Amino acid sequence: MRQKLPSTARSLPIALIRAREGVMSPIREMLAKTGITEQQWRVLRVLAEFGRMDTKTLANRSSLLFPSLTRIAATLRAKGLVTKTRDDKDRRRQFIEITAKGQQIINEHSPHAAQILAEFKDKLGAKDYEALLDLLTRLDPGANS
Amino acid sequence: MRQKLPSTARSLPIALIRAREGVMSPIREMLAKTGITEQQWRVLRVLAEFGRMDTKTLANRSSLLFPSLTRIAATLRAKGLVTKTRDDKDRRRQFIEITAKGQQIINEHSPHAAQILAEFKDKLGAKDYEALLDLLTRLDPGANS
DNA sequence: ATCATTCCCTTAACATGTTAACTACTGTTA
DNA sequence: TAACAGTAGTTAACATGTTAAGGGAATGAT
Repeated sequence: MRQKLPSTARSLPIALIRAREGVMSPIREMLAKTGITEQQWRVLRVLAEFGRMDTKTLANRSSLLFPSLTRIAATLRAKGLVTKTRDDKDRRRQFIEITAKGQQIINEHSPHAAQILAEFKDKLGAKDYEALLDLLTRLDPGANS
Repeated sequence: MRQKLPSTARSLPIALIRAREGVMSPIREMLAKTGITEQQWRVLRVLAEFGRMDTKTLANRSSLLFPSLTRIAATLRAKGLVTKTRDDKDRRRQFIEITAKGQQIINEHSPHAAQILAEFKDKLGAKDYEALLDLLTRLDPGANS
């Protein structure tokens, strides 16, 4: 089946990149004041929401590849925002936990982050916003849709 | 205005990342055989569609930051897939153009890439697929929506 | 018990993302 | 025309994305 590629102006991969850039730009701006990166923020948020967990679960929930998480966890640990402990039963596994200092960063900046996202929701309208989230989820293989 | 952050499971930035990963995964797999990366492919596609252009325009159309494009152009040039020429009128400007060899890569793999995207379109249904593209475009500040 | 296999995580290597500083060139203004 | 600001592009530095290889620990089969 021979097909033509759509114009780059109407390309799904490119549209996803641009949308992501549009959403992340104000968030990155906000995070610049905290001294942590977008990915570090994501890891802290997952830890704040679900609590202590092993590295594999953390990587999945944060949508990060293992090698990235290894580096990010090391950085966060050096900043005193998370702690790392080894599982005594299965000594291959590591558990990561957010510290009070890490939790404080989440607490201080969550309202601002939430406001930024709320503005996008306003811009699209609540209905379209939810529809967008549903459509995006259907493209995610991990969501076994 | 004090607001709560949504669960990471329902976060727009994370949904965008995951959707992008879902879409790009099979495309990356296809590109692995060509020896070029996803971004290099994007640059070649833009050049194939619009022809010779200056670096700034190329960066915008490819959704790449300038420093990334500088490196990517150097790589593509080393591979003989693009050429670079200086503008005589304004000697700050550079023009990039795809070579026959670069065009050949596009020609050989476009059908496969188009098929992968067609499968996503089938999966969502044509209507939802277009709706998704429209919603994504509305998040892109560059699309001055 | 032994050994291959599998699992969890790390390291390595290279490409890109991101911000800031810098170079080279152009256009403007005093 | 000399000083200045602005523009196009590069380079630098650090963080992440991505794939492959490695290392230590548990597991299953023989």
